[in-house]
Amino acid sequence: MSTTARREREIQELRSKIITQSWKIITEDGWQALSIRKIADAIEYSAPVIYKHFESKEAIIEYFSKEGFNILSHEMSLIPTDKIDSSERLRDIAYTYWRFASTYVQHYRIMFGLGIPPCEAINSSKEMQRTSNYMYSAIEQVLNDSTNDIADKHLKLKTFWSTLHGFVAIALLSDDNIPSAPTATLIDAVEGFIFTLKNNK
Amino acid sequence: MSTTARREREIQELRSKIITQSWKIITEDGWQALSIRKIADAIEYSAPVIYKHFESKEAIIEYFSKEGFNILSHEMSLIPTDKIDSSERLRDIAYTYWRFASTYVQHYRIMFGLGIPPCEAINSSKEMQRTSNYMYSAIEQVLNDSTNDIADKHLKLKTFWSTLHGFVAIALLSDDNIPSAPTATLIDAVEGFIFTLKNNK
DNA sequence: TTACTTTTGCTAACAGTGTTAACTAAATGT
DNA sequence: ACATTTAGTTAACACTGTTAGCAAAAGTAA
Repeated sequence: MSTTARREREIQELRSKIITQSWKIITEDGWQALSIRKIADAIEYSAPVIYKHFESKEAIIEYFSKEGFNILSHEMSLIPTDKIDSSERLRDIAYTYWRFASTYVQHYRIMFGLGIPPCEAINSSKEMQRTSNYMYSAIEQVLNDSTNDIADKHLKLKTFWSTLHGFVAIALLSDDNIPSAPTATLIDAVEGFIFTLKNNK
Repeated sequence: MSTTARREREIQELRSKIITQSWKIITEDGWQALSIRKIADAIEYSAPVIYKHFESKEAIIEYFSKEGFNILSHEMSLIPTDKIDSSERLRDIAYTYWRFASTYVQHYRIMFGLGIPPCEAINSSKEMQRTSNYMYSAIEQVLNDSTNDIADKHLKLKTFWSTLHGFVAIALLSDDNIPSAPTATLIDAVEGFIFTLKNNK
């Protein structure tokens, strides 16, 4: 009876061992160095056992992509929803986004396919959706608090996200080590976005 | 005497055969399908001959990256420098950028490492520099024509580029087929950039 | 305890990858 | 005609993701 429970525990332990060792390889030598055989070496098993826990190598990459979106949406969830005015909150979201990217560079690359073949599935995953929702509702709130009621919220979300991603992607193009504090250019762009969101058509 | 000239011509012909066949593979089956042996098959030679023309597989990828920047800067060079006012020109550059990305999706991915390990060398290549210069001088012109003289031009360039790239990168995340006409959100962002460039500090 | 069944994890293999060393055959130079 | 350079080949190395087949261990039933 309890042997099956122990077995289940062992399976989970091996799974998390695969995850931690995979991540170790990625952070130490880059995602290109990640191979099934290297993972197998690290967990002290032969290569095929990995396929009992992950369908393919891409599934392991996808795991980290989802993990990244979970971390990002979690960090966004920590931003207080009340007390401060709505545009202040949107600002916080933008800087949280940047800070996340600078802290979890490797995750960010995987999430947005920067130098990596992106996992197809992630685009409509619930993990990404959650992150998207935080940004959407913050934009919605700013619009509600302003006199602007004709702006297409989804288009505004896309603009917001594109702007943030652009700064991160360009920064990551030349260096893995980007400053955790939002750069002057990013602040400028964010302020511009908020301004037109509140005042423009 | 003329045999060496003929030889030289044959070498160049084989080189361009490698390039065209490589590109055929990339456009037909994606860059992941590109392999030395497949190129060798297509040019009807054995694999090692390719190394007489390109140092490595990455060098072939890099060739297309440079080609992309050459095309982009060429398209930018076609935008008239006079007759229209300076902000109109900057607008044109932005839309030319977008149009290039939508027309040469495969090139763009290679140039900016979208889903592809980017070639290290490209970052400071003269091909990229030329493109950068077109954008820089257009920004400079707008600033000269305005009352704004304290703006850091290099930071403004980075903001401009980051914004454009953000829209392209997000669009390419979900689909290879992006509209050649600039989207409403891009136009909005470009107008916002030009506005703050002319008026803001 | 014995006999049977399931699970676990292994080795070996397939079909590829980039790249290089060694060799042959053809073209060129003297 | 002979020596030398060059062109292009095959074979190999050290990898890659993934799968089939097998042996040993563990769990179950009589």
